[in-house]
Amino acid sequence: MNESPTPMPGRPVRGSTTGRSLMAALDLFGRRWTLRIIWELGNEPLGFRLLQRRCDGMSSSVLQQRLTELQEARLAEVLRDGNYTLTPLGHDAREALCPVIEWSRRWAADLAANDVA
Amino acid sequence: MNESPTPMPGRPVRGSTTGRSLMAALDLFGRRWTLRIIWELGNEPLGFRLLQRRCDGMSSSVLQQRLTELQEARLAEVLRDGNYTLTPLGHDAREALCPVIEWSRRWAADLAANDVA
DNA sequence: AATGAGTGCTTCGAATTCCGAAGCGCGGTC
DNA sequence: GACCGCGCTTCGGAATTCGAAGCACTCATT
Repeated sequence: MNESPTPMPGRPVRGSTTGRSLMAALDLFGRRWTLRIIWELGNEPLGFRLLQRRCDGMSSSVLQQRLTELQEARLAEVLRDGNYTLTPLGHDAREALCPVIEWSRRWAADLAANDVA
Repeated sequence: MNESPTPMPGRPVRGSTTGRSLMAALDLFGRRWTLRIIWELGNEPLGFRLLQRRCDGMSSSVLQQRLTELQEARLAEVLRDGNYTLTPLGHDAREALCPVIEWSRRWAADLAANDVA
């Protein structure tokens, strides 16, 4: 029942009264599972339960919350067949995430090289 | 007391037993304030309290937690003068975040154009 | 029509995470 | 000494997340 509002540019955001779009984005993406959901939905449209499985069985209540947020933020939408998918804006967001993916590879490589554990 | 382990490639991560580097990155970045801290530290090295102010006065306990995680993940380190800064790897991560920043601008523009509220 | 399986989604108590005010010990500086 | 700001910790309460259970619905199959 207690849901903090969906972060949106132009309105105050958790941790920032300015509502700058960057801060709104960082708040939105900084919620657990949000990045993962965008990533999984970017691969293909998915139904609720299948999406949940792709996200390693994340809790359905939070998934529902995140999907609502993503729809409000115009990143996701429901297809006529009932599946969830990314809007064009959502796909842009996912592509903006690609450098992060590439970085994570370098990250793994660096840690493997410099670490002992 | 109860701290979930710092996400690292190669070890099991919250919500994924594979330890794939991407999932580790998504878990790390999907924690509140983490993205923001990387962003603020990328601008310039900062001391603890100043960094806290830059992050809209986020709670010191969580800031301490995040800084520890970022250090363990080799994204951040402490300078000899005591300030926090990003490692080269951390700077790479921040640059990987730049497209997200650009995207957030398009996001704001799109919402302003298509929305009424 | 009945059964069963799968779906999207909700509920709710418990576990985890986050918050924030307060305070500690420390090094400077007046 | 008496400040002051620093990095950092503590801890009780608030907010978020979890996950098992269940509801209403659709679609086959029988």
